[in-house]
Amino acid sequence: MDAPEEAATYFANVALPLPIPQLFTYRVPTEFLELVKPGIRVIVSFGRQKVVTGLVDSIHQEAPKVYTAKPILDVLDAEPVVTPQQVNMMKWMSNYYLCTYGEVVNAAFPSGLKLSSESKIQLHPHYDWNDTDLTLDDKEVILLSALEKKDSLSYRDAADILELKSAYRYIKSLVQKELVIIYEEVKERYKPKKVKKIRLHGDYLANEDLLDELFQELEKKPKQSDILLLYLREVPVFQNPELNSSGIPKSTFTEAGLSASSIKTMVKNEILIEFEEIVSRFGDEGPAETTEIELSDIQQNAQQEIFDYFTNKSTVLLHGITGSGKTEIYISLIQQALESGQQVLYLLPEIALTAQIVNRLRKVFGDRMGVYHSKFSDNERVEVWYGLMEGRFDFIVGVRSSIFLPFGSLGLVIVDEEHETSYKQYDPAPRYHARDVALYLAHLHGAKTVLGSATPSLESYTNAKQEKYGLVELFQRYNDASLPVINLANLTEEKKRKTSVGEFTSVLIEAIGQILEKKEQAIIFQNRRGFSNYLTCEDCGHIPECPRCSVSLTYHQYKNQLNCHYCGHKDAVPLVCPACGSTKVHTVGIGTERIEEDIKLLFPKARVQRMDLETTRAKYAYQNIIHDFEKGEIDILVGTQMVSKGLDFDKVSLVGVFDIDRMLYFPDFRAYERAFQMVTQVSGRAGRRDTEGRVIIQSRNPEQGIIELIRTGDYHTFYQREMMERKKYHYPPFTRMIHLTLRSKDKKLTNEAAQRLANILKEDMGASRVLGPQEPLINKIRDKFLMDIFLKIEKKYKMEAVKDLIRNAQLELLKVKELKSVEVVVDVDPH
DNA sequence: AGCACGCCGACT
DNA sequence: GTCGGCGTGCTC
Repeated sequence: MDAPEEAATYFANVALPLPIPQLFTYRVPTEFLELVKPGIRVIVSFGRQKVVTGLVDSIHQEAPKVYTAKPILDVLDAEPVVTPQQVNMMKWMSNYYLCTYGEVVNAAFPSGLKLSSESKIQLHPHYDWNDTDLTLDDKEVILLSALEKKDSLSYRDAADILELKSAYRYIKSLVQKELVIIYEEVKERYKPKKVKKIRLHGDYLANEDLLDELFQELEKKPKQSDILLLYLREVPVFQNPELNSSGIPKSTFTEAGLSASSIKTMVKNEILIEFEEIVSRFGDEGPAETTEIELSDIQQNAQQEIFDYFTNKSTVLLHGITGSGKTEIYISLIQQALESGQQVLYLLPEIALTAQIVNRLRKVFGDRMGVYHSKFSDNERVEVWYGLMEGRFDFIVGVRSSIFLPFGSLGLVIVDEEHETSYKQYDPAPRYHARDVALYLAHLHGAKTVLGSATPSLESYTNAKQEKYGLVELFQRYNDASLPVINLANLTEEKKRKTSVGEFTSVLIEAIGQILEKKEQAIIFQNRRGFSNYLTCEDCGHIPECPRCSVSLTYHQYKNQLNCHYCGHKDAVPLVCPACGSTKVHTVGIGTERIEEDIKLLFPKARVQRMDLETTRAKYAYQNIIHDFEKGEIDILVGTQMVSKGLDFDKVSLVGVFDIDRMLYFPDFRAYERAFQMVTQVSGRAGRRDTEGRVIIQSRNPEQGIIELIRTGDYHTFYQREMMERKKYHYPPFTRMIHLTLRSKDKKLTNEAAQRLANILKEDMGASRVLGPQEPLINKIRDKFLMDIFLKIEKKYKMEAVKDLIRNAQLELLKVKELKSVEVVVDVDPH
C-alpha cells in the first residue's frame, strides 16, 4: 500500500492537442517517474472514454485540490520529441495569435506523432442471439446483425447504418441490456517502413561442401536452384562472408521473375532466412553531386552585402527581380551556415515547392536535406521530424508548417517569396503567418534571416526602409536575359470594334498564333478556377446560389456540376431555370476551364493543358504537368496562380494575364498589392536566355493609373503610391489589424453579439480603432451567419494590451447567456 | 474536439 | 407517449 507521506506523489501538467485553453494535471505513477520529463509524449485518458496523446509541459508536486488527477497511462518516448525553443515558440504563438496552446500543439505535430482513440462498439463477450428474451427495437436488431457481420462499428458507422444523425440512443440501450460493449480503439500511429529481406542460412557459410550437396539436391528443382544462383550472384558470400548478414531485398527475386512460393519453401527448408529491416522512406537520395556554386560578380556583391548587414542586423530583405539569381545566393549562404555546424530552414510557399527547386537543392545538399510538404504522407513527415532531431538532416526545405519542426541550433532561415499569402494560415487556428513566426524562431535561436522576393510585401519593405532589416536589391537579370515587354490589351475597345472573340482580344489571339508558329510556349493566367463564374437566367435573372452559403455556385463544365467553393456543396446543372422554367440559362464570367476550351476552339492544333486545383489533386499531377511542359509536349498552359510561381521554362515567350480587372476590383485593401505581385511574378515566366518575352494584360479599363504601374513593373513607384493610400486609410503597415468574425446559426444573435463586442472594444480602446460591426460580403457560410469587426491599431499602441482587451471582451460576451452560442474567431494580422 | 445529457417539437 | 434533432457543459 502507498504511504503518501513517505513517497512524494508527482504530477505532470500535460498539453492536449485540443482547442481547450488550459493544461491538464495527471498523476505520474511511480513506475514512470524516471521517464516522464517535459517534452515527452504520454498517453492519458480524457473525458468519459477518450484516450489521447499529450505533451508533458512540466512536473511538480502540487496535488490538485478540487479533483483527483487521473494517472498517466503510458509513456511514448524515451527522449523529448520537442526542443525547448519549439516549446517557447509554440507558447509565443498561442499568445500572439490569440488561440489555445493545444491548437498550436495540434498544428505542430504531424498526425503520425499524435494518437487518439475513437469510441467503438462490439458485441458483448457473453452475447448470445438465441438466449435473448429481451424485447428489442428494430434498430437495435439492425445494429446487432451488423455487428455479427463486422466485428466493430464506430458511432459514425452505426449512425450511417441506421440512417440517423446519431445512433447514441440505441447504443446506450444495447449497452444497458449487456448486448454490446463500448471500447476505445486507438488509431494507428507512425509505422516505420520495413523491407522483407532474404539471406542464406548460416550453415552453408561455414561449409562449402554443404553448398555443393545442396546444388545437387536442387538439380531437380530448377526454380529453387535459380533462386540460389541469383542470390550467390548478388551476394558473393564466399569472397566476403560478412555480406550475407545484410542479405538482399526479397523483391530482387520476384522482380527477376522468380516465384515467391519457391522462396517460401526454401525458407521452410532452412536454406534461406527471411527477415525484416527498418529502412528510411528517404533512402535513395544519395550524397551531394556538386558542391561548387558559381556566383556572378553581382551575386557575389549581394552576398557580401548580406554578410555585412548580418554583423549588426539579424534580418535582411533580398529584393531581386525574377531571374536575378537569388537562388544561387541562398545556396551559397546555406552552405556556409551548414559548414559552421548550424541548421538551416528554407521556407517556400506551398505552390512554389516544386520538384524543380527540390531537385536543384538536392544536387547540392544531397541526403542531409529534408523536405517537408503537405503532399508527403504522415509517415514521411514523422521521419523528417525524427531525422532533424537525430541529426540525419540539418537542412530543411519546406512549406508553412515546417516552422514547427524540432530545430535545436538554427543558424539561418530563408523565407523565399516572402510576400506570398499562402504563408498565412487562415483556418483552422492557429491563424499564423509563417514568415513572422520564422522571424521569431530565428530570434530564439540567434539565427539570421533572409527574406527574399521580387515584389516584397509592403510590411517587409517598410521594415527595411526603416532599417530594421538590411536591404539588398538586385535589378539585373542573371545571364543578361532580357526583361519581357508588357503590352496592354483593351477588351472594352475591342468589343466595340468587334475585333475580340468572346473574352479574347485580337492582340492576345494574334500573339498566341505567333508563338504556335514559332513552336514556342505560352502561359495564360487566370485567377479563377472552374468553367465560368456562375449560371444566370436570361429571362428572370435568377442565379443559382449555395443553399448553405451566401454565394453563387460556380459552374464546372468538366464535371457538369455547380459547386460551392466555400462549403463544397454540389448541385446538378439545371436544364431549365429553377425559378421561371426558361431554357435561356447561360454562363457568365470565365474560368480556367473555359479558357482551355476556347483556346482549343481557336487553335484546334494547339496542345493545351490546364493547371489548377482540380487538375493537380493527385500527388504527382503537378510534377507531371510541369514535366510535360518542360519537354515541350504542351504548347499552352492555362492556369491559376499556380503557374506563376517558381517555374523556369526556356521556351515560354508569351504570358497572357487574362483578366487583371478581377484582381483589382477585389474588395480588400491589399488587392492592388496582390495584383502587382501576381503580374510581376507571372511576367517573370516570359523570356529566358535566348527567347524574347512578351506579356499581354487584358483589361476592360486599362487607362487606370494602377494598371500602368503594373505594366511598367516599377516597384519603387508602386510602393510610394500604395503607401500613401495605406497611410490615408490607416491600413497596415501603418497599423496592425485584428479581424474578429462572429458566427452562429441565428442571424439576430450574431448581430447582437457583434454589436456588444464592438461596443465593449470601442469603450476600451476608442471608437476610432474599432471598425464595424459590419456584415461581410459573404454573410453566410455553412448555414452560419457572419459579422465582421476590424481593429486597426497604431504601431505605438502596445499589442499585449490590445490582446488582453480582446480576451476580456470575449469573456465579457460569454457572460451573456443567450449569446453563448455565438462563436468568435480571432485573426491577428489577417491577409 | 467529441462525448453524454437533457430539452423540445413532430408524428404514429 | 417516443423518436430524432440539437444545444450545452465538461473534460485533469
